[in-house]
Amino acid sequence: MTISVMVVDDHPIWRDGVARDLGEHGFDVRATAADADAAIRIARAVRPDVVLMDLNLDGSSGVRATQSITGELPETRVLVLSASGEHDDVLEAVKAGASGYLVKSASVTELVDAVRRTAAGDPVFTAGLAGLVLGEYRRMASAPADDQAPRLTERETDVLRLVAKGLTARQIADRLVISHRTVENHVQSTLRKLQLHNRVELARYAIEHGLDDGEDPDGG
Amino acid sequence: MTISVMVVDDHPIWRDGVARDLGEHGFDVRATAADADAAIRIARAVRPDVVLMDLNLDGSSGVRATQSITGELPETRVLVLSASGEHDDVLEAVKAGASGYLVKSASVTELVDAVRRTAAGDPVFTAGLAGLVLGEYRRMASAPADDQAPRLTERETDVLRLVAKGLTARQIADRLVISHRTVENHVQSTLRKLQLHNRVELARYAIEHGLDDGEDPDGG
DNA sequence: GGATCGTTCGGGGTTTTTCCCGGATCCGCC
DNA sequence: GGCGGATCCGGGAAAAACCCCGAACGATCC
Repeated sequence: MTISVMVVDDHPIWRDGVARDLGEHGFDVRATAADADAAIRIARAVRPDVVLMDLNLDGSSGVRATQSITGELPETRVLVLSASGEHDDVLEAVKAGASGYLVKSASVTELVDAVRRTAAGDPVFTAGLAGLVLGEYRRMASAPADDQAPRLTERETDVLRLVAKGLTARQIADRLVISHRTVENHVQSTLRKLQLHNRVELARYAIEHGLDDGEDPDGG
Repeated sequence: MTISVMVVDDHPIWRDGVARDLGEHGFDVRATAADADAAIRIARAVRPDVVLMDLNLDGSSGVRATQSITGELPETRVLVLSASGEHDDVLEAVKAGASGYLVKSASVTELVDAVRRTAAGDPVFTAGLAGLVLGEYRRMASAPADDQAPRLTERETDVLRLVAKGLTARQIADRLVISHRTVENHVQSTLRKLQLHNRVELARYAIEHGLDDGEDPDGG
């Protein structure tokens, strides 16, 4: 019995090339799609055994499409293709229900083999990724739920923003029209809440959490 | 007269698909290569009219290969293919002597047309890129050379990296096995060179210039 | 050999930050 | 009315950061 496949990729050359390769190796390429919405719609109608999903469709909507398809069609397995090395997206795809992962640098032989194994329900992962997924799982299991940010008051946030820009307590006091001792108190309580130790760590925290304005320290 | 083409890409599926597409459209695909060294060597022997060069070979060696080939073989034109949006690499490729640029999301028709025009000596640039190159040229012409980062010594860079992680002078001194006064001196000279005023600004500078290790301030 | 530069160490000073307090007002909530 | 939280102001003290200075050593270049 032939395996039905759907190819999703926004690069026409790649898409058609893969479709032809698979066709020549005995697969039934029922459909192709160039974007996430088309992929979801067509998959719903065609119900292929395997969806070959490119991860970097415009945006990272490949993940979204994977989620929709695996959610709606439990019989359909999604084999994710990626330009390799994009760890975050790949992990997202796995969470979204992808049955396997293959780098785009794979050969035709590897591709054909991977599609066969995916159709058979065999999870396909390149060497590096298995360890990556395991590591991520371990990380999640060990760190239960501490990632919720402590709540800063409005004033503390004001001060933090300015600290992250490199202003001293006196400069911040001038801007906010308060005493520099008050600024220092806000800094102190913020340090306690965030369990940090100095202004540099505060600045890093602000930058990583999008609290900074992204301006250059110098006059520009 | 047929146009001879060489295809350089580290993805076998893509490479062979493109080769086949071009072959079916009347081009003479003389050779393919998967990495920069092979590309240079084979191009030297084959002397194709057009080289289809993938920009993201391992590393950014696509630029290097482009430079070698255009330098050695003035008759051979290099048409660069890229996953799109990688402005820096594309500009590098243009500087390296590429005759044109095409995004990988192009259709087969566009590819065929682009190769024909490249062989005819007609520069091929997608809409966005022409403006990009012009803008870059204008920027270089107007701003002679003031945007170059001041040079920090190796030790200053070491200290900067650790400052950006939120360590105090004493902590840095312990790590580098020097006196904390020496650390403070390095901080001072770095502040002067970069025209900054305190450690928070140093941290921002380090982060924006990729000098930090991207670790969380807290224990994690 | 002399000049320059990077790296190291330190003196001596001011400013800022870090940390612990107490006290005040305002505002919402039980 | 009381209670807690947010905001504000301050004292005091230790640590750290900031700023300028000289000095020594080794390496490199002319």
